[in-house]
Amino acid sequence: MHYTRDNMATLLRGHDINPTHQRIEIAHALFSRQEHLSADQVMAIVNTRHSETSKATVYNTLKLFLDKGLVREVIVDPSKVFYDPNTLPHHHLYEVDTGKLSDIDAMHVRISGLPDLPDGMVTEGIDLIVRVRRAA
Amino acid sequence: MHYTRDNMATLLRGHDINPTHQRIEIAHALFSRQEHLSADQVMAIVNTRHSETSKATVYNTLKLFLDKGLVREVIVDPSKVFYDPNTLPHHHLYEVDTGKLSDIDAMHVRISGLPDLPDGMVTEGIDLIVRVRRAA
DNA sequence: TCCCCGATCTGGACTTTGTCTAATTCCCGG
DNA sequence: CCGGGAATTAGACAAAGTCCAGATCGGGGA
Ligand SMILES: [Mn+2]
Ligand SMILES: [Mn+2]
Ligand SMILES: [Zn+2]
Ligand SMILES: [Zn+2]
Repeated sequence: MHYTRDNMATLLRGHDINPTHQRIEIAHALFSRQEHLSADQVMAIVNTRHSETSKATVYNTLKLFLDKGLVREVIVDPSKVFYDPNTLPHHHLYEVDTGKLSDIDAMHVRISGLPDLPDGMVTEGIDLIVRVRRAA
Repeated sequence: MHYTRDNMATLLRGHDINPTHQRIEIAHALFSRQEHLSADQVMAIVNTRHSETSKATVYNTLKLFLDKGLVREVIVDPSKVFYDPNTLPHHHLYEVDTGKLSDIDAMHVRISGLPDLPDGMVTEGIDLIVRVRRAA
């Protein structure tokens, strides 16, 4: 499956999102790269040739994608949020010097011994972040 | 052991921090409460009676405490950093609706199956965040 | 085809969190 | 009681994100 713009439109419809020009471009930026991107980076990618999509639309669209479950948020850097086209359960490796963020498959990772949740609470997600840096 | 201001001074000296008036107040805010506080909250606490400590000093001091290993940073909310007086290994439970953040003792939690680190990298820390919300 | 109208997009003002700097104040050691 | 390095400060600045009122888009019906 190639990440053509037509396929992006289908993907959006499948998530109950009306596929507009801007939304298709933003989805294409994320899915064709399969990378973690900040709003800023999405903005830059989508407006490389000439300015086409406003800041407001980039932020609104990323929030829409998030609500519809098309992307996931990764909170790892206090200064910006990353958006992740990979919504399968997985964890993250964060290189603190470079800011590089990569996926860790959740398949083989086991987390045990967590306490019971407070009553009437449900888990929305478990984020595991391994922070690494160059050996001194 | 009570969290008196005198004890705060001793604590600071033990971490190679010159105990000034402002630093003692900020340490006292964090340690007497044993809670996760944002810079803003620290600022408010320290300046309740009348303004005593500037914004610049609050930020500078929290960063100093962080560098000296007196507190830890917790990154769970995209809009602000929390400072944690508990530097023992532990994880966090985050209630997404309320913003309430609480500790999970790392003692009984086991994480296994993490992949080997890239060469020349060392782990700086492993953050585990359980995001929960009120059952629908 | 043409028009209509709800959905979408937009510029730009605004807010919040955090950083920076040059000037002042503090306080310890002599 | 100085002198001077360390610490603090006000306020300007920056970056990420939000918000709003007005402009534009575009697809279905006449
Ligand atoms: Mn999906
Ligand atoms: Mn910020
Ligand atoms: Zn990821
Ligand atoms: Zn904690």
